[in-house]
Amino acid sequence: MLEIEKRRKFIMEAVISSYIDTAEPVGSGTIKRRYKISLSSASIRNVLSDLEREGFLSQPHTSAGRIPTDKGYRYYVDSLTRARELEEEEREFIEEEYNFNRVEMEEIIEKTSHVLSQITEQAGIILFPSFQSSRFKRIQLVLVAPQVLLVVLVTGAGLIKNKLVRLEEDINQDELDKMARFLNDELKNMSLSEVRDHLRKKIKQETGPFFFVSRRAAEIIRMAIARSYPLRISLDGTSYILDKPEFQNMARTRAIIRLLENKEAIQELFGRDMSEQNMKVYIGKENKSEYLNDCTFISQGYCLGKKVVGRLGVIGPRRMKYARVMSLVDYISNVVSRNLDRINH
Amino acid sequence: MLEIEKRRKFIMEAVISSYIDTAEPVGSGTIKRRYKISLSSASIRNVLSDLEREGFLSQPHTSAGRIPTDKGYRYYVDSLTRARELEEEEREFIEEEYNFNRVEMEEIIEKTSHVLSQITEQAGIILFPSFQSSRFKRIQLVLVAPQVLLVVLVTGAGLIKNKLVRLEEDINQDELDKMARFLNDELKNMSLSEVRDHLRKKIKQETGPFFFVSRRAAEIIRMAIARSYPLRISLDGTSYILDKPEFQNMARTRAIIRLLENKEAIQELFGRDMSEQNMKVYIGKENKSEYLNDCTFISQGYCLGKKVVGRLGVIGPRRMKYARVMSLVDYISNVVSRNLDRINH
DNA sequence: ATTAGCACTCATCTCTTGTGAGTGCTAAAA
DNA sequence: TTTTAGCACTCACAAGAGATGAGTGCTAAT
Repeated sequence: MLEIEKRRKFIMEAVISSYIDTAEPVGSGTIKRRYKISLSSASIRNVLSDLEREGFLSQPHTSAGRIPTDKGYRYYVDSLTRARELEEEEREFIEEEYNFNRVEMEEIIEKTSHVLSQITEQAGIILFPSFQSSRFKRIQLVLVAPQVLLVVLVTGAGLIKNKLVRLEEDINQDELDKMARFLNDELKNMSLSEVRDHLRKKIKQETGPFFFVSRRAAEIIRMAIARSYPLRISLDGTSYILDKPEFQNMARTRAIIRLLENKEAIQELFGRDMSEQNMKVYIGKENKSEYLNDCTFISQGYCLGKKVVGRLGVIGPRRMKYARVMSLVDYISNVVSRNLDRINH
Repeated sequence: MLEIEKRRKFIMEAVISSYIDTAEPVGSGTIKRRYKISLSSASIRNVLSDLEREGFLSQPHTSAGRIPTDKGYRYYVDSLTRARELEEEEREFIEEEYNFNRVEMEEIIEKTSHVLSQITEQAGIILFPSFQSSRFKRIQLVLVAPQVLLVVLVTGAGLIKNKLVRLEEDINQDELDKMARFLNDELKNMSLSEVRDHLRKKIKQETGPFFFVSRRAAEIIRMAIARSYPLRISLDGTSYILDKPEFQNMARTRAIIRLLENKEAIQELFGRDMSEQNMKVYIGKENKSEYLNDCTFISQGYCLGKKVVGRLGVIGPRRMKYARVMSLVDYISNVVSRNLDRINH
């Protein structure tokens, strides 16, 4: 009873790992040969047939071997013991890649999609940090040209965002200083999304002595926040997709590549919720886009300070080395978090 | 004598335009049929045979029709009268796309690669502006956090670039103001590349009273300029490449897509020289990368003020509607220039 | 100078056939 | 009762054989 359960598991894993290696359907003979199992191929066939009936495996056609279904991969992934250690080389490669003079957040992010794709040989994706939930700390308003204002925003995690705002009318630095004082006082410790809501109300209500100043200020900062973070994504290694034998079919592959050119679609894949840091693994039809029905998408959040500010991940064929790729995604997300912290001390 | 020259030209153009339409080798019969020429197919064959001998056409195999060679396309492109007017719709589409609230240069640039690819149905590429040849106008140094300095650089074309610099040691705003005054005086009207050279020297020579201040300042501004413009490129519509019948061969196509993932390689394609605004058309082997041997790359400079600051273009199969695409690239580069000017008044 | 005519080439399509890896089922062996 | 040997069957895929047809170059007649 326990014996038979063990056998099922062994055979299931044999099919998956063989298929991951070769991309060829796996038959009873192959299993016997490659995994020197002490069972006849006929017995293996019985088990395979059971596994197929239960939906873990399927046959491309009657006289072919078995390949794993989404459910099969899901079972495999869920039963993985997470603890796969990275190779020394892998860790070194990653650390080495980040070992440059990092001063800009942008550089770290762009480097990351490259590293993800290089080391996993799949498409690597990272969403730029979103700061909607960061806390407002301080604002500085600098007039850099007659009607051009530079808004410097310092947030809780120590991150600094700056943004040019073009004004309709002249304004002088004194007025700006007043505005800045007002805003620093008013908005202290709000999250940026709260700031936005707050300012929306203020713009309508304000009637006090600061009316004019605060109204202008509110408008300015709203412009700065609102357009400060257009959806930005870094993507690399799309071409790896074309290497895999399962993507020799142009039509489908084209659809995947087209999907990856669409930022909104990519964001959709990651899901709206940025608060979770957990690794997510979407296999085949579990994905949020039907174009990825033949792909697996693995993602994880990365942090700035203690806040999850974005997600990163890889897209590849369902047939991938899950243990390895999952460990890599996890490791890299930690490296990114660490490096982001470093530039914001 | 003149008659025969005319015939050659007619047939040459017939082959090209037919091949551009269908992607199929063009035979004497097809030409007679589609272009209702008052010549027998045998006579057409004679001309075709001449054109092949002279290197304008080639045959995929003995019993096939002719396809244009690079030299053939080159002849065709050179003999194009540039004046192809855009359709009303095309113009409208483009203008409409740029009709959003443009405040950031980034948005305009990213929009452009999208527009290029959408309307030409090919890969659209644009290099972000390079400001090495812009004139230094004014610098502003703002301390935004204990060791974090914001350098705001205003250049001649009215363009403003800002950059965070992290310092090793504390410094106060008074010192920064001194530095800024010094630099504004010292660097007035230099081009940014001159600024860089100048500062390199200064850092070694300076012994005057400003020694300490200017040295620090020079280092800071060099950091700001040097890393201010990492090679940045916007690319869209790579997936269009996969549509074309000539790119059904995975291996080659993959190489092209991989090339397009490499920023340095793309810059190489455009060439180092950013000063020319002229349209450049590279056909097949004329390209600077062998991966583009089967592609045509059309590019043109765009301006900020009167300076050419970057280039944009499209990559597609050699078989493309040259007159149309060339006009579009030209038109879009003007639209970009105009829009960039607008945000810098 | 042009063209009809003809023999020739060669990619591409269709059809056939053979091969082999795989299956499920059954009956014998353990 | 479980396992396995044996066997008939399936079906993708490869190789080979024609047939087709769009194209050619050359030659001799117009």
